Amino acid sequence: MRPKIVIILGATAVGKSAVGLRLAETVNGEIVNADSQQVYRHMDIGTGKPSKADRERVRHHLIDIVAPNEEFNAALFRRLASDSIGQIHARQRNVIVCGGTGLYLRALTHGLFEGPGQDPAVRHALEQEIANSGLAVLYERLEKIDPTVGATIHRNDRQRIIRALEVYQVTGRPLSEWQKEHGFQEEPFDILKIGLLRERAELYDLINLRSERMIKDGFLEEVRGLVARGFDLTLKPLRSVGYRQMGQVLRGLQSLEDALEEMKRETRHLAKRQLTWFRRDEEIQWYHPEKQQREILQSAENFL
RNA sequence: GGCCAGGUAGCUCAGUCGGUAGAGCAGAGGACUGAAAAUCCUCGUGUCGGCAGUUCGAUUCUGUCCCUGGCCA
Repeated sequence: MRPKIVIILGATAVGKSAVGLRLAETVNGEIVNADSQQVYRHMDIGTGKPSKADRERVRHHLIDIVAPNEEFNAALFRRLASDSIGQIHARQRNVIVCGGTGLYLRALTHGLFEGPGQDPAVRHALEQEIANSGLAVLYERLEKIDPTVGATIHRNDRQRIIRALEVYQVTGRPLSEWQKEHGFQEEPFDILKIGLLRERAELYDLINLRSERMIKDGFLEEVRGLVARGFDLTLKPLRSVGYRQMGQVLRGLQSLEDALEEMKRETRHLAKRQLTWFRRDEEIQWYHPEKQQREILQSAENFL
């Protein structure tokens, strides 16, 4: 029998953690984090990581599992999350997956194609090529070797162009073939998806408030501390929303005030992208995180 | 009170040598298979401050009034 999992998802700052905690306590569960930034150690304030107290109340998984200069990605997440779920299940406890990273959730619930991971050497070579001859040249090559993905990836989407060429270069097979073969067919779990939703204006207010609170709580100091530990501001996780802006302040390129405003704006944009991702998933049951708490608990209990 | 500079999209502003206007930001929508808090795409009609005059035609020129900022009294 496939293990049952309850997924709590939604945009940043909507209130996933609180609902997750509440739910975990009422159904004797443990929380598996599905947030791409909370996996990093020393990144607490800016990622809205659950507090120590909360983590003592309910057992959390996949938080603080890698250093900011270590590689982490959707495939790793999938593997580790699956392991955690297996363990929790074996302990006869319930699994609450909680997070807002759409790709990670999809990787967990439907898998990823079985092709190669990233190849730093190949990537580096492709980056070099872009620097020398421009992105357009690579895009045109991609269109030739793989017209299918060429049609879906925009000519400016550097990241995806590199990835598609990387897969082809490493395996000799176009990305579209790998993807076609996979097609998100896997469904290893029995899943209840609970989406948390607020009115846009309400969400944006919460984002603004939370951004201000992060600054008051010492977000800038946190980033300064990361740098002091030797983590460069150009590291992947330090280029994420908030950390990027704090980095600008530390470099003396922006005032804290401007950085805060930019951080609010970028967080709103992030929330919007998350909503776009989740919106088309018909399996999600949407609830207001506060006004419909009872319904959420009810739904989860019925499912479990 | 006088002089000067402005009043154009939610905000900051550009522009029209007279033929009713456009950028950035905000905002909205979308894509997403090992960087995903990343990366990328699409979307701009608003009494061009009010009124009057000149003109075939005024947001553009003229007059006047109102508002904002600065300087001088």
